[in-house]
Amino acid sequence: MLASCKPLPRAFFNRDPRKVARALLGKLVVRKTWRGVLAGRIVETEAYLGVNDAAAHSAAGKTARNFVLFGPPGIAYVYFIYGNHYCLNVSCLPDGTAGGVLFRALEPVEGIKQMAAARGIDPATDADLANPSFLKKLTSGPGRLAEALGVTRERDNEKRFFSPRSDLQIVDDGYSVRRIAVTPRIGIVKSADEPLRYFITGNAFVSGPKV
DNA sequence: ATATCGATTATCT
DNA sequence: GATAATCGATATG
Repeated sequence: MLASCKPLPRAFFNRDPRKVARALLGKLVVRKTWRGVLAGRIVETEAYLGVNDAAAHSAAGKTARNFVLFGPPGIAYVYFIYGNHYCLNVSCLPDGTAGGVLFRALEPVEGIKQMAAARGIDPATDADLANPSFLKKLTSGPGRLAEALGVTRERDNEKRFFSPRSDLQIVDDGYSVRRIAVTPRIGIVKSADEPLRYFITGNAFVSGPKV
């Protein structure tokens, strides 16, 4: 059923990152592998604006690393950080205008066993696969969700989220979000007081402060 | 529950 | 040569 969901159209991403970050909550990130489908519901995002946002990678202009942010909307921007982790973003706004949204946390929906294996944390028993504290370690945090989905810069940077043939998609399964909270972004020093972090109120898989 | 710290490397100054 | 949109382990209240 997930496999039959159509990805969100490119136009969905062709607007202000704040709008996209908010609208993405409740949607699914879908990864198709030769073993099966991995999917997680987006429960936490952060908006990164263009050249006017000191915390954004695009702040100092286009480089070999961040060029995707300056390109057309709906494209995966993956970067490597702290020598250890990948982080997954989607580009926003039309070609020539920088902007993006960072995926900060997902709620595991499908392919949980495979995601646990990718994270290197094997369940002790099958009961663990439904245990909230076990599930939270899978995709609660930007580095974690990238690892769970097997996302790397080498494989996934520049991938088209909106293409029906892409193995990395964002789809709408009709889930409706009740309430959204907005707070400052996490893990940055510049522009650290701008309220650009969005999450689903009360969701257990949100990373960081839940107020 | 909150705080601090080390890991480890692509990228930019 | 310094930095970084993080994580996991360890220490302390």
